[in-house]
Amino acid sequence: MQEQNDLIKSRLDALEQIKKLGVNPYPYRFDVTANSAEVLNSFKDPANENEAEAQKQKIVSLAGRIAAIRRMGKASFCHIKDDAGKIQVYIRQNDVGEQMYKLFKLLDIGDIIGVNGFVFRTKMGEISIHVTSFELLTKSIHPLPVVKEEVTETGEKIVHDAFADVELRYRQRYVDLIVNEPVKDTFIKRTKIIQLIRATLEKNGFFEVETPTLQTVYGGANARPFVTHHHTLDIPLYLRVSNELFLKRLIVGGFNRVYEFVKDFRNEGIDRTHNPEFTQVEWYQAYGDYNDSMNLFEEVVEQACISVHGKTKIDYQGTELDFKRPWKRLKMVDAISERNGIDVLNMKKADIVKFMKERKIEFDSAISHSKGLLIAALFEETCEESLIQPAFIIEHPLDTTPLCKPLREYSMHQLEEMKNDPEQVIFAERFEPYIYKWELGNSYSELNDPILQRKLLEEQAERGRAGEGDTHPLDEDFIKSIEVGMPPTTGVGLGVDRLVMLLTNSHSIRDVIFFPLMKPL
RNA sequence: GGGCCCGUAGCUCAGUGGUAGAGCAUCUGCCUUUUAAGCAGAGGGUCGGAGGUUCGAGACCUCCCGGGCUCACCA
Repeated sequence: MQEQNDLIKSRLDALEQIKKLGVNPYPYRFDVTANSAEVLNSFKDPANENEAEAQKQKIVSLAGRIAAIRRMGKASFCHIKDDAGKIQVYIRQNDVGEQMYKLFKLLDIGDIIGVNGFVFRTKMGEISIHVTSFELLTKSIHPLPVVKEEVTETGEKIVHDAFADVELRYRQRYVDLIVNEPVKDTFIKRTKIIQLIRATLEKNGFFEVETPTLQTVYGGANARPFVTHHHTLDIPLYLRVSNELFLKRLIVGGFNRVYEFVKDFRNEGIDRTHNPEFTQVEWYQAYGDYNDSMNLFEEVVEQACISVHGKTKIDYQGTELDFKRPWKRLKMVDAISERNGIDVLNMKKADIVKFMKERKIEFDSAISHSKGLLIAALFEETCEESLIQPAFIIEHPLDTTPLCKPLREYSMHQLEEMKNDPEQVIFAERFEPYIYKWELGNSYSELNDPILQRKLLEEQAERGRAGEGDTHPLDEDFIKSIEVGMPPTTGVGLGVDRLVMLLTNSHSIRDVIFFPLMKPL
């Protein structure tokens, strides 16, 4: 049962009195003819006497939640909030009648009302609605935080007693959205960004598809899955960690350009850039390579930025970021060279290990068998922090992924030789876009050699997750689809939440997910 | 999971071992162009929870719960 403090009691008491007045506190509908923004914009010149007279003849109907009440005996001002903003309304007993004014006195902050009236300007100059009649549309019985807003003479807004407890804001997002205006704006931008990505992909001929969330075998990313169980079939099921392997099956099936926005689920740590469920968009393009993906990635992100900011330069947490195309493209080994002054290609595996140990660069000893993985670890530890402006890191060691093609410049013969030499590193046609130190995505010239694909996935399955003990399962059906034949293909994954964080200047991923995971109380 | 910090009224916050406070909100009264409306009065607390130290704990100690930052894992 709900807490029975005096605030709730007085609201429940008001609810009873409203019912006694013969008023249904939860009626069915209300005809809305305008929103607050339209009303405010409709009054062109408040100082113009003729316009003021004309406005009096026009009745508008507007509905919203009471955000503030200032009562002065037999007349009152309220601010009501609707989908478009906030507007002041003026209610007088003379206009609405004694009975309705009695009802008005029983209203609280948080109640939803519909008002009819004409637009006017108060002595203090605020465009408001002079109410001629109103209806209670929903009685609220739970008190809202009372946030007060002061507008200084210079037009600056000062918010007093803002609802700031982050835990309560995330747990009760509906309250957060009601009382903290910038929150709603962030989520509107989130939707705009997603719409823009979709529009850009559609413009480029991509086709939106849906693939399974519940999977009998998980794959496509190196991550711990959430496990669930199907009762009737009595089998374990996994929540997807990626949709990559299914989208490739669709390329095999003859869809040349597909994309999907998905929730991926990864059973890993939670911090300000990680939520257990997060949104990715992945797209796959037959007959293209990772250069095509890079170009489209830039376009998608630049256009998303312009769609919410109207420009490519933005501020993120005090740092200026410029999303203007083209972005810098930097080979991983060159990035390492720039930061560390070493040429890893001309170093023995043992020298790289020595270098990392000397610099106290930590790495999992399980990777020391692979020069490629050592290079990737060295990159992550020494270069990521310097990647502030949008940039593509390209040409990762092939060992970092089982799903990517080696560079096209290697001859078949060269590849065979290099594979057998632990001092050689094969590089892959892969890129990762970095912005503000974060990986924002991942892309390959997709591996479509079924023999090599099987070999690499089998190796990964054998290795399992280093230190975790659980093995990475082999998706036989996926390999079968590659055996059927996948055309040359490139694919991209883009982390939507992080892009939204950057474009909305949000400090935490929890600020861009309506209902982030919270421990139960 | 480790380290550091936080949790006091519906909300925002004071309170450095000695009678639990303020502003807003709420309730009562007054107030027909106010705007962080105003004036007069009133009520509201298991100080996150459980133990402990002490004559005495909101404060000190231990454990637990929730959150923030950070490291690890990861995107």
